[in-house]
Amino acid sequence: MSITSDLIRGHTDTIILASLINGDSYAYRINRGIYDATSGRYELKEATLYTAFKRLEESGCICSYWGDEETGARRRYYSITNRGRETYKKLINEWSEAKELIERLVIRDTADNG
Amino acid sequence: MSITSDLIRGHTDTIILASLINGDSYAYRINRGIYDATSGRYELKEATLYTAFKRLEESGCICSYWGDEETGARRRYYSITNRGRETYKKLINEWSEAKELIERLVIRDTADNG
DNA sequence: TGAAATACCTTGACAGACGAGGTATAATGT
DNA sequence: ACATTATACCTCGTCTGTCAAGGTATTTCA
Repeated sequence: MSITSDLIRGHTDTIILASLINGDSYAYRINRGIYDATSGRYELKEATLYTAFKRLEESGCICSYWGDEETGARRRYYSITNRGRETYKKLINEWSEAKELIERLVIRDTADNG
Repeated sequence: MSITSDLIRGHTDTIILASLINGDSYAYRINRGIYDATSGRYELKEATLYTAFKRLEESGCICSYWGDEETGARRRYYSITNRGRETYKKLINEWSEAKELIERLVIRDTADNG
């Protein structure tokens, strides 16, 4: 893990919702997906992961059910709700704006910048 | 203020250091600069602002001195140190990487994403 | 005279991230 | 046979950054 978590902070929910947009999945697998998508450069800590799912379920963005695997460890599957999809869109827009603002703020080489 | 602070969280120090790269300034003016640079869409809360300056000074990234204004409110000026400049470069690189990773993670529309 | 702007600061609370610990099952290696 | 690793879930307590709310003091302007 090379990236400071504070930089990703605030995006955890968005990342999880993004993972669920294309279908139900379970926490452990989603985190593996994050790991893979970033070529191993980022993944959520387990404590962060499960508290995020709890938070998202409490706010009605996702709902969960136990998988019916006959073998292997039990899995709690999550499904994104309509509210979750709306929240996702909102979060994406916020990220888009935040990205521009940060870009503008962290690289300022004009003479008059306060 | 339309942007959730959590999205900017972790960038506060970078933003402040960026402001000081081009010359000494004081907290209130720097925050005004942030406000202007974002067309009023973002600014730091005062508590956040002064805590950040304290943190940066304690870590040796900036140092401070009182201005010699004969009139008006007293001003504490800040100057970026060599360590501060190095830290800034490091933070910029981290932001660059984080930006790519987040982009990759929040927009995932492939079939297999965990 | 009194409000607003400038400019500084602290305290306490809150939320998210995470280290450290726990449970249980299955697969793999020796 | 036995140990280790991987899968998969979870909680508790701590830490850190943000912020609401409060404060001080000066200057400007109506």
